[in-house]
Amino acid sequence: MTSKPATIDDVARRAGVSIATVSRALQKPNIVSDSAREKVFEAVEELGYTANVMARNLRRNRTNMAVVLVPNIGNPFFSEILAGIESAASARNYNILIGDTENDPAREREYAAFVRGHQADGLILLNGRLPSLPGDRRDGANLQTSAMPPIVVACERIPESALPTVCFDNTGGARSATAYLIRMGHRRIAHITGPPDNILTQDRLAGYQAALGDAKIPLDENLIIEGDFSIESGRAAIRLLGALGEFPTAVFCANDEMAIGAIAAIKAAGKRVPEDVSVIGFDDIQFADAVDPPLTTVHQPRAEIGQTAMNLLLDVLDGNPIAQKTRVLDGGLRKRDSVAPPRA
Amino acid sequence: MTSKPATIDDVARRAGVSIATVSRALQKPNIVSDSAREKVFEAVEELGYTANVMARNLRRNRTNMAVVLVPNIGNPFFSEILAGIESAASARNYNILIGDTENDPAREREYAAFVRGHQADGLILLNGRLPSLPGDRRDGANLQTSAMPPIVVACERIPESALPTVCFDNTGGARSATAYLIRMGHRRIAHITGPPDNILTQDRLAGYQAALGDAKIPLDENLIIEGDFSIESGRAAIRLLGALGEFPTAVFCANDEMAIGAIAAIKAAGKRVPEDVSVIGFDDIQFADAVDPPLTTVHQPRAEIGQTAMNLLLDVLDGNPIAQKTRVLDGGLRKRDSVAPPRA
DNA sequence: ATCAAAAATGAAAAGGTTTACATTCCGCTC
DNA sequence: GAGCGGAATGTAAACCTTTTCATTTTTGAT
Repeated sequence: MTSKPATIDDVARRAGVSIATVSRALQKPNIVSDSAREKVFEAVEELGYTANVMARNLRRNRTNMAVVLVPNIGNPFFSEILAGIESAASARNYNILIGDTENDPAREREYAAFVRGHQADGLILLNGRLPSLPGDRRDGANLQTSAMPPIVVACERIPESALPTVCFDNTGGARSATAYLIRMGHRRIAHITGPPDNILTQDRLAGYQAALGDAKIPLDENLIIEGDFSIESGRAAIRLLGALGEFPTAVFCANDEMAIGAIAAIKAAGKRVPEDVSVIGFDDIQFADAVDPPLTTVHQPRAEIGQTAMNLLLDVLDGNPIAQKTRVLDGGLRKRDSVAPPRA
Repeated sequence: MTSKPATIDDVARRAGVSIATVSRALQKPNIVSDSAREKVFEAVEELGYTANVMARNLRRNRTNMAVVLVPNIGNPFFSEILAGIESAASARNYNILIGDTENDPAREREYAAFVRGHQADGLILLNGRLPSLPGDRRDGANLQTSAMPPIVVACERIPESALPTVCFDNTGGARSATAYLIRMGHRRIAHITGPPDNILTQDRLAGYQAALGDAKIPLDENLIIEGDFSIESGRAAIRLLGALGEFPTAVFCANDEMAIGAIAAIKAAGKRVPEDVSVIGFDDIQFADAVDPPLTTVHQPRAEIGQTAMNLLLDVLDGNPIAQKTRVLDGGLRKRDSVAPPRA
């Protein structure tokens, strides 16, 4: 007994008014007479009418939907950013489509096509890579041109582009984390990095190096180990460090997962955290507080990053003037129990 | 210099064919002559044409999009399920819209309106609560009726409904986890539950009780503590247990987060895991392996759950006959290092 | 060369809204 | 009571596809 859903025509007929009046009664109730409004609402109620959003979008050429490209939903780091985006979007009557790209360019293109195909009004990039839109002519320099939809970049910055960006002060965070270790008396401080081509990796590494420079500690290349942001790579890095000979007295990891892996490996090697080696992470994910010992880490205001990004995008979409194209937020060091002075 | 995007008319004009031919060339390239196809593709390329999906959807009355309602994206447990859903959807040319409801019925309704308003073809529920669709007439019994869109429930089951469901054998999993503790020699086994109105909580509690019954161990109500699936509630439960007097020798937690919290609290109380008290979790989230000690837990085939659910939904949407409306998957116990025999 | 069948194409309708523009209605003022 | 202005309403176009149905072209057999 599945009947076709009611259309605006049905409502108009039932209410004894024109479809224009129905549309107006629903969109801007105040510009319609009381009696008409009442009749329309009644008919809507009786028929269980819901406007066909596809038709509306087609006519309005706006979807109230934004795509968010996230490299990996499974990464707890992104969830809170997404939540922030969500709340800002919801507050301004927008919906978000989360595209989990798994760093697969094909996936990215697929989702980007959403905005190209008018299924979404704008794009928020959490991955720092600009998807190449199909059928899009771009010659390096002029990105946000003709066919390009409104785009906002969050979390990462895309060095060559002029896109609106909100990001965390990664270099500053890394610098103060490393400086903290130095203040505690450490000199042999290892750094486990993310993937080398990642801009976050580069910024955090730069911060680490800057702090060492500030303290006139010579850089020891052997203490910089490449990871990939995974727990396992944190483990592996520590094992590698162990195999190389002397352990450092402290390790600064480019994210919390690697720090957690590192702690596990340090314990497995029979040493204690923080008595034998201090560990510091980056991001302050949910589990940072739950590991043993609770992880000292650089806190990122993730919800705020998400909100700021979404509001930026909405401002662009609404044609509001945007004050500053790039906003840099910063957080602070969350001191817990994974850092201590080195042993005498 | 932002010009309007090219439409199918532009392509048709440029290619010197009718819009019908353009449409066909793009949809079903093989029913069009080679020459026409070539001309069309060329024109598309030159104009950078992308079909307006809103218009297409309106005409086809299908969006190739499904909404997934998840109670909390931040919960790492759901990420893998989402990934499974995503991969199955992607394989069959569908996209998913992830609706983070935060257990807020208003949010749920908002997202459900998507399918009501024809912005999505179907709905996957990860939260086990049926959103009330606006303007929807339902009288308890007959849920999936007239206006109801295709819905599939994953992870949880909704007892009163006849909706297609794929879920994990929660009772069985809890039972075998508890039985394992009993086999190890434990008799005083505490259980930290989830929120009492949650169906998962109920099923897992039932499994716990069944295992005790199997072993003829009398149920001790004092050993059943209510949690809410959060790390903190796991901590609190252990503190409560401690305050109550005797510690159990083992704790079965209704999820991994609470188990992680429990381990932290047990350590904080000066006892060791597993030597003094064994802990077992549920879900096998990513971090289960990274905590100290690595957590023994009930593994759920999350990706598979997601895939199965999505394929079920797609079968319904395609009108394929579906063999069995409800599928129960099961996993196994992941034995790590948080369980040991009780001390003599 | 003729014809039938098959293949390719085009014209036009349909899909459900919003909205520009035209019209009607109502209450005023003079 | 004519004229006017503003509010309320209706008509019809526009949004851009896909797809039905009719028409034309091609193919292949005779």
